[in-house]
Amino acid sequence: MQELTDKQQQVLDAIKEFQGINGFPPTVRELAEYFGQASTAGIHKILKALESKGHLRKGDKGKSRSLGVLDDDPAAFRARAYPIVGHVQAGPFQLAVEDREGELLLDSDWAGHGETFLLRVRGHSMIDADIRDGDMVLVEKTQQCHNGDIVIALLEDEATVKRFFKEKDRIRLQPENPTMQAIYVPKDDPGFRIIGKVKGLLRKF
Amino acid sequence: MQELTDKQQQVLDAIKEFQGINGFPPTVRELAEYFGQASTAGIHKILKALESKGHLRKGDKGKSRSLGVLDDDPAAFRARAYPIVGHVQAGPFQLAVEDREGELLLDSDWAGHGETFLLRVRGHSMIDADIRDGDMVLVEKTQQCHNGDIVIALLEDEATVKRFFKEKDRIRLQPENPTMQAIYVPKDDPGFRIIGKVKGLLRKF
DNA sequence: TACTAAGGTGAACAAATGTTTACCTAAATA
DNA sequence: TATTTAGGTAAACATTTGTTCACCTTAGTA
Repeated sequence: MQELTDKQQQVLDAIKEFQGINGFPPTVRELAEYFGQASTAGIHKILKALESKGHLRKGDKGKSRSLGVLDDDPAAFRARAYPIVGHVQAGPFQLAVEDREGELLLDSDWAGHGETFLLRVRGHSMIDADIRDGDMVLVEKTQQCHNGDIVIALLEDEATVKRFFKEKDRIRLQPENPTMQAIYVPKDDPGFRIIGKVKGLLRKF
Repeated sequence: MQELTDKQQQVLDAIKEFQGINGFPPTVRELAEYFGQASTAGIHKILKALESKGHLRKGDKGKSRSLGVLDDDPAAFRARAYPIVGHVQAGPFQLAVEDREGELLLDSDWAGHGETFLLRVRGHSMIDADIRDGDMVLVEKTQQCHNGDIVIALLEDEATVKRFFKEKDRIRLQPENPTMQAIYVPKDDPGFRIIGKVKGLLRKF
C-alpha cells in the first residue's frame, strides 16, 4: 500500500465511515458534499488516485454507488465480542454460567485487544468515581496495577471493585464513597488476588 | 417480524447474499435480472412488502442502491458503526468535519437500531447524573421526550446536555450540578430544538 | 362465482449518478 | 524559474436507477 496524501486519507476514512454507518458506500456527490466541495471532479481525481494506489475498488464504469475500500483492516474485524461475565459485589466471584449475561459487541480499538471482559457493578462503593450500580465496567485481565488504578480484586472468593493503593506492608482497597471504609489487606494474604484493571464503563439510561 | 411468502424470502436472501459479496446492496434491476424478470415493477412490489413487514429498509425516495436488510440474526450484522459527531457544550453545534472524531463499533442490540450517534461531553453540568467531562453519550435522534429525560438540546445553535422538564408555558433544562442554574426556554422559541435523547454512556479510564 | 393478494409485463418519466473536459490555483520540486 | 502534482470549479452529457401506472394471470378465499 502506497503512501497517501492527507486529503486522500480523509476521503478514504470518510468512505469507510459512511459504509460502516449505512451498509453501502457514498456516491461521488455525497463525498463532495461531505467535504463542502461544489464539484465532483475533484473527488474523482482523489478516487482515481486511491484506486491506482490500491486502497479502493471502483465499481464497473458507470455503475452507481459501488465503491469498495480495499484496506485490510475492515471495520467488521474490529468488532469483537466481550463477555459480560457476571457482577462485582454480588457474592462469590465465580464465572458461573448463571451469572453470565451474554456478550456485547464492541469496537476493539476502543475496548482493547487483550483479554478483556465486562462486569456489571452492584452497589455504590464507587459512586464518587461516577460508577453507578448497574453500570458495566470493562476489565482488562491483569495482575499488574498502579496506585490509583480502579481494580477488580478477589478477597476470600469475594469480588470487589475498588481503587488500589500499595502501602508499606499492605494493600489498601479504597471505596469511592465517603460512607464506606477502606479495606486493608496484608501483602502476602493468600486469599487476595487482583483480577484486572477497570479500563472503561458502559451505561444505559 | 411477519411471515414472508416464498418469493419474498428468496428476494430477501438474494439481497443479503449480494450485500455480503459486494459490500453494497443490489439495485432493483439487478434483482430483476437475477430472478430472470423483465420488469422492475414486480421487484418493487416485493420490496414494498418486505419493507412493510419490517425486514428491509429502503433508502430515501429515489436514492440509488440503498436497500438495507433489517434481520438481526448474525452477530456480524449486530455490530454497527455509530459516528462520534462532535461535542456538546463545545460551542456551535454543527456536524462539521473537523469536530468529527470518527466512529465506534457497538452492538446494535445494546446501542439501538434507530438513528443514533455519539457525542463527547464537555463540562460538568451533569456531574450529579454521573456524566463526566470527556464521557461519550449515546444519543437517539428524536424530538419526543418526557420529563426527566436527559436530552441534547439546541439553543441558538448551541448544543447542551440537560435534564428536560416541561412546565406550564416553558421548558426547563436542568443541569445536574448544584452550582449551575436551570435554563428556561419559552415553548415556542424558534431557536430551541431537541436533537435527541441520551440513552447511554461510554467512558474510558 | 366474485374478489383479493401476489407477482409479473411493458413502458415512460424524473432524478440520481458517473464521467469527462477545460480551466484555475497553490505548493513542491527540478 | 519552469514544471509537475494535487486538488478544486463549472458545466455538460450519458447512463443508471428508482418509481409509477395500467394491465395481466394465477391461486386462494369468502
